[in-house]
Amino acid sequence: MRMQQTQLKEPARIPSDPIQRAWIALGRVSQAIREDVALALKNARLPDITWYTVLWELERAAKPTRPKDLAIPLFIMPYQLSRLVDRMEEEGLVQRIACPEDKRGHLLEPTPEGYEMRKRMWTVYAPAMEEAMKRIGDAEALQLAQLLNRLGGIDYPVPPKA
Amino acid sequence: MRMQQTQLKEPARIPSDPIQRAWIALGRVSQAIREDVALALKNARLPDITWYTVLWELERAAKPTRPKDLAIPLFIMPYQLSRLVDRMEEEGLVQRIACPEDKRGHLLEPTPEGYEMRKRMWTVYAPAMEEAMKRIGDAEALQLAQLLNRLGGIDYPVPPKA
DNA sequence: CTGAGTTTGTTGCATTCGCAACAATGCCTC
DNA sequence: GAGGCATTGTTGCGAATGCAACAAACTCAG
Repeated sequence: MRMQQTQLKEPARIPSDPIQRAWIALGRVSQAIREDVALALKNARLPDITWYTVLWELERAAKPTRPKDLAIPLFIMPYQLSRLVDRMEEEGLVQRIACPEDKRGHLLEPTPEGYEMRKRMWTVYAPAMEEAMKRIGDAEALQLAQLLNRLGGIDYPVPPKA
Repeated sequence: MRMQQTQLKEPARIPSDPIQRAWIALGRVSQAIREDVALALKNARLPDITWYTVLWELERAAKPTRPKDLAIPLFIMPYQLSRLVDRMEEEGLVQRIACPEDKRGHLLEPTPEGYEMRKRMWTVYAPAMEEAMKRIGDAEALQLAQLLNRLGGIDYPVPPKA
């Protein structure tokens, strides 16, 4: 019989003060700057950032892409993507085309209007991002990115956005 | 007439590579760890983090508090809070009590079950936070918090959570 | 006191979301 | 190639959300 075993009844381990501070700051700041950029897009009567991300991911793949291959890097659930694509298709920004090797699914591709829209969104997105991040410099940004990637267990460099 | 004036037609300024990396990492990592903790609470059949935050903010205030005074620090819109309180009241976790000085509003106070619930949630929340943040140490966490707070324009130290 | 303007909080409505159930196809073993 | 399991994607439905309109109470100048 061991002493010190981690058991149910012992008081829950409390995250250290620095961990708590990082946790809180992460929640608040990420929300704040995401909202800043979201607002900029809305004010310009442009679609949500998510739409941008989908369009950009498709464009970056440079070939028709399966929904399942989008869902992973975009961090969204398949049923969300399904309806997201519904709406984007309705707006004429992407199209579902038949998938030869797997008749369950299909391939996604931006329409010409889709490419156009992505570009147009970037002209608002980019300055808004710049504005939201203006309080830190490049050196700090790099440091921040590295810390975050370590925190998230990402050890490869994330490719830049555009 | 000035040269160099920032005008509409010039190509949109593109955020530097480090800024873009920080932006992306911030979005992904914050989402990922938030979902981790949210999942832990859901698996324990406990309410959402937002409920915790409300209960904790009320408890920290140590006196009945106006909705408007909660909305600011919680970063949520009044109409969201309104319905949030509806649901929490329905579950018997908070109560609206009459406000003597302003008959428009009311004061919010946790019920005994509310205090109880906050405590119970913390026993899941704390270890989940610890787990989600385990990849960085205290020194890094502090550095991260400082960078984030600078980014968010917050120059006072954020009080720890519990 | 009165009436204009503000603050505080709620609500109707259309949209969106999350979940679990589902259809359809693919894959793999016997 | 038949039957069982896994993968891929969609959908019905109840709950939640965002927005704009709203009611009620407060403030304050005249």
